[in-house]
Amino acid sequence: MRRSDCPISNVLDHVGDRWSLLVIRDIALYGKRSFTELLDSAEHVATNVLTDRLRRLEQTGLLTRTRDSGDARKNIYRLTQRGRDLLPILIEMILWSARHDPQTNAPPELVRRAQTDRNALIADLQARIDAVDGR
Amino acid sequence: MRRSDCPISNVLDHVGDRWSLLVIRDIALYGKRSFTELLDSAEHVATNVLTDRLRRLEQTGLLTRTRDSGDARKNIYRLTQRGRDLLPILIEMILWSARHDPQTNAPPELVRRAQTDRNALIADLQARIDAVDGR
DNA sequence: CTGTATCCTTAGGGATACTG
DNA sequence: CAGTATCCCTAAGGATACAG
Repeated sequence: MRRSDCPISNVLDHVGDRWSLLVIRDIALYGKRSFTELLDSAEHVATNVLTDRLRRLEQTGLLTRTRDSGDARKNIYRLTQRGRDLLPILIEMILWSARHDPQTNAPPELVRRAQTDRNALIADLQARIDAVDGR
Repeated sequence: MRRSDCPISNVLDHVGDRWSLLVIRDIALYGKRSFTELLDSAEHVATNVLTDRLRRLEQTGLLTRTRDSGDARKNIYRLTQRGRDLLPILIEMILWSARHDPQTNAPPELVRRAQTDRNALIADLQARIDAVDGR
């Protein structure tokens, strides 16, 4: 699994595939918490792939899986602090695309705040995650 | 190629595989510019894979390939501004690993400056790239 | 509805031979 | 030395059937 002790390579070993970071994105930025919500993304991940990624992300400590107390059939997927701390990477990706591939739909308000008020923005996004998770 | 118009997905469509960002890293942070230098990384990329990634990164405008004026057999691979602007993403990855997987060898001085002096650090790293490339 | 398992095709990529 | 091409195997992942 670990290809080297390089910190960049390490992140790629965790989320350097074509799907993991999109799952993180949907939980962190779009408030999704259930399997079905996560399935329903613009990129159309297959069910088996989503299952596999949720497993791996749980095993590497980026998210937790808990039974929904209301609906017993259902799991709730939440980011751990380790997972939430990927937010700055997501932010930088949004900024890069906003600058270099403007046909992508980076939210202008988020881009503006990331440039003027980066730390406060990240704190706000963290707080929103906490709120959804009842923390 | 483009799976959606999401800016995060867009970055992953460019460098969301297990090798591209390591090539970017080696050029941006370690001053490598030639095929052989890029081959010689801790993660041991295969020659055909490196060839393929250099092609793709050139096609998507992240780097340029030019003949070495000294050694005619040799190409020089340089980041474009588009490629150099991936630096903040690399920085955030280093910070994440430094915090959550401290067994990785993130340079402590870089981590310290990233936390205290982020913009200046990025400007300095940019300047170092420019210096290597004679800009 | 919330996932999981199976089937099968394709893409990724390691080893290595080869070319200029 | 600086790559490129080939061979071949494995892992990724799409479609879909199936289970609780």
